[in-house]
Amino acid sequence: MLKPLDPLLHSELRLAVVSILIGVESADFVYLKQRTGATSGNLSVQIDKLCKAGYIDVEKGFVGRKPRTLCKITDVGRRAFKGYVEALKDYISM
Amino acid sequence: MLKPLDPLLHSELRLAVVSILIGVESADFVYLKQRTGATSGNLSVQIDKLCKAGYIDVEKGFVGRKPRTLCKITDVGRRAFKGYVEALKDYISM
DNA sequence: AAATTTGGTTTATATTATAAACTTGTTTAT
DNA sequence: ATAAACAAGTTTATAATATAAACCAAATTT
Repeated sequence: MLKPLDPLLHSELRLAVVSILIGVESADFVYLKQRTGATSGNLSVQIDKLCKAGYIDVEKGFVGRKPRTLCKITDVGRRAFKGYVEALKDYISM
Repeated sequence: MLKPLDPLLHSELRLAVVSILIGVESADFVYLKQRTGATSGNLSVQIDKLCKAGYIDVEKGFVGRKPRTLCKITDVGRRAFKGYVEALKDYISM
C-alpha cells in the first residue's frame, strides 16, 4: 500500500519553504516571501509550524535597525524532506 | 517562482486514486478502497470531486446483483497529473 | 426471519490554509 | 518635529478541506 505523506510537508507553502532551504545555507523572511509569493501572514504561520516541528531553525534578530528572521533547515528537516520525496515517488511513479 | 500545485491533485487520497488509475485500464470502488486504505466515505467524496473536475469517468452499475462503481482516468486527468508532476519537480528538485 | 455483510452516500466535525487586520518600529516628506 | 508611508512581521478571523461517523438499501448468511 502507498506510504502516508508527512502532512507537515504536504502543504504547498511549507514544501516550498523547505525546498528552498534545502538548497541554501540560510534564507530570511523577506527572501522566502519573495521566492514563494506568499503573504506575510501565511508565511509567518507556516514558518512557525516548521520551526515547532524541528524541521527548521529560526533566528530572529536585527540587521542594522531592521528586524530579520533567518531560517535554516535542520537535520530533522532534511531527513523528513528526503522521506517525503521517497514516499511521493510511489505516487508519481518515478 | 515556483509553479502553483493543482489543489485537486495535491491531496493525498485524490493523488493516490489518480496515480492508481494512471496505471490501469480501470478500477472499481472496492479495489481503490483496498489499495488506498481509505474509508468508504472519504473515497466516495474524493472520487466525486475528481469526477466533477473531469479528471476521471465514473460508471455506476451492477455486476450480478452487486453495485459496482467503475473509475477510469480521462485525458484531462492524465494531462493534469502530468502537469502536477512537472510542477512538483521544481519543489523536490529532481 | 433476524442478523450481518457489501457497497456505497450524506452529513457533521475537526483541521488546515489563507488572508485580513493589526503591531512595532523606521524612514521619508513637509 | 511631526505626520504619512513603509518594512517586517504577528495575531486573529474566515473559508476551504479532509476525514470519519452515521446512515441507507440490497444481498447474503445463520
